[in-house]
Amino acid sequence: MSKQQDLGQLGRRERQIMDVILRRGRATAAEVREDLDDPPTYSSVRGMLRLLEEKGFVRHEWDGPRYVYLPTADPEHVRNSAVRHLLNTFFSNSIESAVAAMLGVAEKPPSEEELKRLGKLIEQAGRRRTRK
Amino acid sequence: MSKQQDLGQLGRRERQIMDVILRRGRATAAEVREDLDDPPTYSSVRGMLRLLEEKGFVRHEWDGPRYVYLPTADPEHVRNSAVRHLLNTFFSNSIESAVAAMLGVAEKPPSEEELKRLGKLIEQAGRRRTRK
DNA sequence: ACGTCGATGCTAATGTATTAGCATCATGTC
DNA sequence: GACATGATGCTAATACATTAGCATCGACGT
Repeated sequence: MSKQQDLGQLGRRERQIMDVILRRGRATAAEVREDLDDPPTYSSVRGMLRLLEEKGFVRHEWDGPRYVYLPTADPEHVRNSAVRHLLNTFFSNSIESAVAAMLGVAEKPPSEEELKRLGKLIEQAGRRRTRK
Repeated sequence: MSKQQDLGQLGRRERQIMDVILRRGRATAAEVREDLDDPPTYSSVRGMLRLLEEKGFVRHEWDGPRYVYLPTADPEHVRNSAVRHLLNTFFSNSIESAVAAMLGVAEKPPSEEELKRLGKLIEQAGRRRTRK
């Protein structure tokens, strides 16, 4: 349960960079820089990536001539932590409120089909619940 | 829109403190400290609160003999930003995936009634969609 | 073989978050 | 009134994130 991997331990820039890498799954220093607001120099970004690697948050692989950075933690685990944190911080752990908010802010409002699948998700959760 | 209020601009401790205040709605320095992991001294917490106030993230009111701190930003707005960020960072803006993850990690699994209300939320979203 | 381009490795300087210490002031109690 | 308690206001010290600069190395084209 290493606190090692808790994104909450990171500074401002570090977290911004981790966000980019988590979103893209894998990214080069240049790609990371592209996605940053008010980006520092290429050299700085590489510095931070090296630091993040030292701290154990990312690792790198070779992609032809250059490094590609990847998160070390299990993506699903990180994702779940983030979801728990959001639920707890903003919604008193109420899934209902959270879903309502999501439906409200969606950039691309959900398609008809997606809504159907969502309905099924809910149903399934209901069945799992009653079976238990 | 003011980057002033973007939580992403804050350092580690600053964010932790903001999270506490956002979750509780209002909190004294002592209460904030209670909720912090690996908490620094009371004096330090007060220092950060003062700093956060200078930066415009919180304001304070009097509660009898002491300060109570409150977020300055509209809670709903902050919440929506957080939701957008989560959707974008971890779920490629797919509400479906996000809801699935929520149902998976829920501390208190949703009650039957909550599931029903969730279903209605989805339906309503569907109606809004088709009407348009 | 030479020079350019674009990458890495390392190190130094800077800025800012973070922590803590101390003086002060109000309140209630003996 | 003197004193203990518990709050604030301000300031200084420290730690660490953040930034950038420079040397080096390999691939590639001429």
